[in-house]
Amino acid sequence: MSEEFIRCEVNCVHEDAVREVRRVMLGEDVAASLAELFKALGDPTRVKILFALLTRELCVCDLAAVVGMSESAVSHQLRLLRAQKLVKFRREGKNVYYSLDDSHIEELFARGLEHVTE
Amino acid sequence: MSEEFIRCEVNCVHEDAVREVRRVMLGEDVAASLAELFKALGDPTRVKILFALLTRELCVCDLAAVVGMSESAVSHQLRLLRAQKLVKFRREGKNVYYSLDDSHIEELFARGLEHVTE
DNA sequence: AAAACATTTGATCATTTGTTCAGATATAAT
DNA sequence: ATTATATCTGAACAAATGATCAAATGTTTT
Repeated sequence: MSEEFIRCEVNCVHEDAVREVRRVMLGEDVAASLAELFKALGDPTRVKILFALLTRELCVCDLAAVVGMSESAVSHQLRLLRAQKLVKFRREGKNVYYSLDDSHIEELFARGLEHVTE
Repeated sequence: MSEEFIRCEVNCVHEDAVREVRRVMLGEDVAASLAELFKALGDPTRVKILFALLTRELCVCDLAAVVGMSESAVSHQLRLLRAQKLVKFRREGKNVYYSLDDSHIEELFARGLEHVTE
């Protein structure tokens, strides 16, 4: 064992602390998923899209106008947000309406804004 | 005005909806800051570092052992987290101890995990 | 069926990101 | 002072990202 403590010979690493933290550490997969989620929130365009959808359902064309970006660009971002199950959509005639698919976004934004504006 | 509605001639964009959403939309700078924050949380290594610090203060060497990455790599990431005011540090002898500098991280992780594990 | 419109998609390309490596700093111990 | 240890830094490079453009879908209208 202690394969991982080679680096700092014997007393650089506080073995007890490391062991304790390791015990409660997130699994590799969970950490990856969590990072994926935050990464999806980590772009100004997507932040604006999600924030807009916080107010109301909107079609791609509206979203493009709101965030000031091409429909193509918005569509690409929406695909990513869909993959992360952050938004859902419904088709109505020629338009596709997007809305939030996650009840936590408002809370996440609120906490994020608290941090940013202090 | 209506500079921005050229694209969809007259009735693709729901002008009223767009106007309403535009009114409450985040400023360019706030959206950027918020995105920066989430981007900082959007990497597995950084997620693990922050999660570890949720348990207790740790030195760089410990963190490296916990997340299974070189001290250099961890140090680079810590710099980024420092820039976002997510962690703070204190020097004690040869070691530098890092701890969380944001009370919202726990909440952000909790909400994030709820989304991921459902 | 053809034309018009909203949305999606794939390819491309410049930019950003995250790790590694080698070397610099800073503090402590001899 | 010299050596050892912990941390930081800059350069380099592969990989991921995000916008743009052209073209493909899918839907409605005529």
